[in-house]
Amino acid sequence: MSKHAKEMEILKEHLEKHQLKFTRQRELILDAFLKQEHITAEEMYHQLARKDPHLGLATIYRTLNLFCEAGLAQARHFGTQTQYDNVSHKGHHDHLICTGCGKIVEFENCDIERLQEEVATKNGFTITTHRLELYGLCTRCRH
Amino acid sequence: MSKHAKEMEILKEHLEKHQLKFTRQRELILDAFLKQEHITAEEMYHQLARKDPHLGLATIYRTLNLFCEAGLAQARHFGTQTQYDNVSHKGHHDHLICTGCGKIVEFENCDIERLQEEVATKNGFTITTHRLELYGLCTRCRH
DNA sequence: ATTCTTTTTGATATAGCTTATCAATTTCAA
DNA sequence: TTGAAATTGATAAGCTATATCAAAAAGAAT
Repeated sequence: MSKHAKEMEILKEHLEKHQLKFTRQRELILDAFLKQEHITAEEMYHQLARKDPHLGLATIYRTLNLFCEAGLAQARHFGTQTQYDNVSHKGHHDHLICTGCGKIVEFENCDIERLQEEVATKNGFTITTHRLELYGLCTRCRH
Repeated sequence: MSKHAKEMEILKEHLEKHQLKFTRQRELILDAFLKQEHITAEEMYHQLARKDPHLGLATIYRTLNLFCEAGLAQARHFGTQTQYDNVSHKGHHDHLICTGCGKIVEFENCDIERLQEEVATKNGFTITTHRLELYGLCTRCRH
């Protein structure tokens, strides 16, 4: 049994509900995906090339998008590429992005998360995930 | 004299500092850009086609990127396209998005904004803008 | 296990957005 | 006015992501 049993179950439920099939590739990609906080399709393609040299890039894209629909992943457009975030990673980190040099700093702030919950509750929402990106200039680029 | 004198001045200073030139196209594009909250290069291309049918798309891209370097604009990758945000536009609202029915609720929360500033300062950043999206289920979709 | 229908895959073509190239033009300081 | 340097416009090229489609795999029914 895989160590990602819970997420595998979520995937299987989603597949069943939508009359989709559980394939070797989907299992392989999910396992690899859950080991990271976030990854691009291209990166995963190279990572998995060793385990399965015939795994196609299109399959990776399709599968990562499937994960998004199943609620396991979240797509984020970063620069020219799409980052797929691992939603199960609890320490959901947010990003500080320097618009000068592109530097990215990750951070976590419980107070902000608590306030987010408040806002959601006030509007009748139950949050499953969120995205927070702060854009600005880092110390070096300000000068 | 244009009604965007202040921004025009910022641009001119940036040009001077980097030994770049003030051109008819740059003036035209800045004027059009400042009239909006955000715009894509393609949209601007069509907007300006009437005023100057020979204005090239590449020039628009180059110029909008120049505005980013000058601090007047900010690129944001949305789906497959790049949105160029008008930084001078202050009123920034955030979004609550229902993953069930797609409903979007706008909100504003000063406390969250204040905490964002704190985080940024702690990391040496100066924020120019941000993006906060909360994903979840609205009251109706939860049942 | 075999059959059969439906989905998925892999390879590649295609689409869509952005940048690179380069000759001709424009800017601007001397 | 002149001339060096930057900019422009047109288009080619680059990149990422999706569409296409024949072949393969999954899974239910037999």
